Amino acid sequence: MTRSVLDRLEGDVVTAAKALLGCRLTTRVDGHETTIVLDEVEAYGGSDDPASHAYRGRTPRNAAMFAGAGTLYVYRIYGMHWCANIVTGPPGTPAAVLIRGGVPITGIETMTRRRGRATNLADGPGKICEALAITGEADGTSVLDGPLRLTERADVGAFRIEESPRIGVRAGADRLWRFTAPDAFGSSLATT
DNA sequence: GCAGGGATATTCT
DNA sequence: GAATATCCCTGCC
Repeated sequence: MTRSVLDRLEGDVVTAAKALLGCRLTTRVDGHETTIVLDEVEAYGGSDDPASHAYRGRTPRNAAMFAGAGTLYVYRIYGMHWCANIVTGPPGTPAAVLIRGGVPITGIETMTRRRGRATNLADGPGKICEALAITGEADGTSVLDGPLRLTERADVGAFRIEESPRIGVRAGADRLWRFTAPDAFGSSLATT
């Protein structure tokens, strides 16, 4: 038995965010399976992180962030797009990793149809949700046995991780909590 | 190739 | 009323 995916999420959110790079995210909706390999994520904390939705405490929207490691947090942004996060840490201590980018590996035709285009299928948080058919219905479900599954990639080796400021964030911009794996999963699998 | 703008839920002032 | 963890199309260099 290999290390549980859940083990990656139980520590601090920055460690968890880095550990999620290279993992696979899979949905199966209407009989269509779609999978991406994560290559861009961002960490968000709780009451100590002014950029986090949980900074000012619990609201109806961010309730899933308090539900403990392995919970999926999906919210609507700018009134039109969905963003998916994977909650880390123990229940009651809000923290989550925003899924910002991935490389499509299965179900590419399905993603192309859902996205209405053949390029840039999953290189942004809103795009991922559209490509994988993730909506608010999945908010609060488990990434272990819910509609969206998080699994490790068996053949992933060592790869470089770059750190940079989080995108679109003003408060807390000094934290380099955006993590990318620019050269690990690209070329042969990425569509250009 | 880059700048600007529109759509508009949720939260905060 | 304003800001935001976004995306895509348009128009001009």
